[in-house]
Amino acid sequence: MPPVVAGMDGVFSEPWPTTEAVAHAVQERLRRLVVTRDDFGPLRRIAAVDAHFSEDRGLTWAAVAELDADSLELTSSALLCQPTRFPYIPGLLSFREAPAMVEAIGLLPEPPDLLVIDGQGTAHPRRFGLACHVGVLTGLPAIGVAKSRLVGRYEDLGETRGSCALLWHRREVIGAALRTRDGTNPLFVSPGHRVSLETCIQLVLRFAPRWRLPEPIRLADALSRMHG
DNA sequence: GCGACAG
DNA sequence: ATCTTGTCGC
Repeated sequence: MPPVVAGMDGVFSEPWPTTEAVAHAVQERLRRLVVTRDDFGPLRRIAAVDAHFSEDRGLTWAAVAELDADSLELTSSALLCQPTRFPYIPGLLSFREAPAMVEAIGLLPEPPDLLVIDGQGTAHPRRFGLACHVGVLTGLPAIGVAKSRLVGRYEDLGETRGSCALLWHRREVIGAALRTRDGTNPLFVSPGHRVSLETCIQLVLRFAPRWRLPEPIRLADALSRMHG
C-alpha cells in the first residue's frame, strides 16, 4: 500500500471507516503510535489546515496555509475538495476532516516542519483527537489548538496573555487552557504528535503574537472559507 | 437516567 | 461547521 502522502514518513493508507464502531477501533489502535515528546528539528516552515463544508452539495473543502516560522508570512498554500464521507460526531471529528486535510497537505511543494491543527490533540476521550490523527498519518510533528473544550476540567486561569491551566481528564494531564490575548477566552492546546505539551504552549504563544488564534490557523481559515 | 459534546 | 447585520468595545 502506498503512503498517504508521498514523501512523508507516516502510517500507510487504509480505507476510512464508515461506522462509529470501526472508527473507535481505529482510534484505539492508532493512539499507541502517538509521540508526546519533543521529536523535531529546526522549524522553518509551519502549516495549518482547516476544513469547511457545503452541506447542500455534500462537499468538504480543506485549505492548507504554509508560513515562515519566523516572519509568520505566507509561503505557500493549497486547496482541495472531496465528497464528505462522515458525519460530525463529537470525539470522531477526524473521520470527517482528516481525509481531506491529509491530501491537502500532500499538495504542498515540500512537507512542513510542523502542523498546527484546528482541533484537539490528546485532549480527547481516547487521547486521539484530530491533531494526533493527522500527525500520525503524515508522520509530521503536530499540535492541537481548539477554540473550545471537548473533555477535561481545568482551574480558573489568569486574565492576561500567557496565563494557562492544565486540562485534566481521568486523573491525567491531557492538555492546557491557554490565554493568548488579555481578556479573551482561552484556547485548548494539546500535543498532536512529536511535540510535548510544554512546547505546544510555548509554540502557540509564539505563533499567536497578536490575535487569539495562531497566525497559521487564521490564514488557513481565511483560505478555506473562500470556498465552502 | 441526565447533560456534555473539537468542527 | 452553518444560518447571518449591525453593533459594542478596545
